[in-house]
Amino acid sequence: MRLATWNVNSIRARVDRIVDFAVREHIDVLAMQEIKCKVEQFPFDRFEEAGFHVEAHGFSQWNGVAIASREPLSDVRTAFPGMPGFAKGHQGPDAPQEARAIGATVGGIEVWSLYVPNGRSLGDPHYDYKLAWLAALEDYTRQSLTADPDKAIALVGDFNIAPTDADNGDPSVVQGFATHVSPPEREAFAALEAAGVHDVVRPLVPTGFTYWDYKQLRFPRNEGMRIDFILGSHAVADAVTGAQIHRNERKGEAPSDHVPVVVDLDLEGPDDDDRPMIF
DNA sequence: ATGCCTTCTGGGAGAAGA
Repeated sequence: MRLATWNVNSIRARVDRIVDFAVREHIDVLAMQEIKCKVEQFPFDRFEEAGFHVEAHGFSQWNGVAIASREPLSDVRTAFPGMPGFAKGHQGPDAPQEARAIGATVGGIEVWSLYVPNGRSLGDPHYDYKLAWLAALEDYTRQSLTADPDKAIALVGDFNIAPTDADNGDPSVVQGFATHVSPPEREAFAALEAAGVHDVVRPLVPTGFTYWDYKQLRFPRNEGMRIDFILGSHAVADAVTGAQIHRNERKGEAPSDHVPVVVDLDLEGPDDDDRPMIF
């Protein structure tokens, strides 16, 4: 299975480019973030014509997530347990949830397409929301893998965190003054990994950014950030045979500001495990 | 110090992005 994640920054603005990529690169499962539309506005027909099933979740012009898959998706959920909400002037446990997560089972893997809150600025209520959102994701991940350590889980998407200094090449993003690089955000990312999911792309693609701001010639100067990840439980990590960051997708007409991140998985089916060994 | 660039809605100018 070839699994990809891509913050598309509006599905309607570049659906041709996105479907073309999925077809050309033989993507089996494509998790998308920032579709920036309501479910009823999603161009389902364009994906279906190309042979994909799609599950989407979106309320408005903000946020929005989706998963396209060659095989049908099951057990679709539009939030993980405990996911906090956020709205202007409305915070706390009963704040309305945003469209930042969609999960489904496909090919024996529980795949989550995640758009972690940006944080906006240090000390902003959105920053606290970001940390709470990540803590809830950590709790869900830990509980899932405590119940079944061999469960195949993939948390993929735009995490809006540059986990190491090398993952930030944007000179305007300065430690101590900016989100994405602050110690609490990096600790939240590390805590997620400690809960049992690990970056399965990094070992195969040790360097490279996944996002470049539209402003200030960030792409030509290669002043980007690595903030889009595929985190897999050990059952997923053990199946990885390849990984790519498709930097070329930042080029050309009307690109997203993020590029796709891809892994190849060689998943053993239950038939393989149960097959008696005959010598 | 500010805007830089892009998307969205609504039919302006503003919010949001990271």
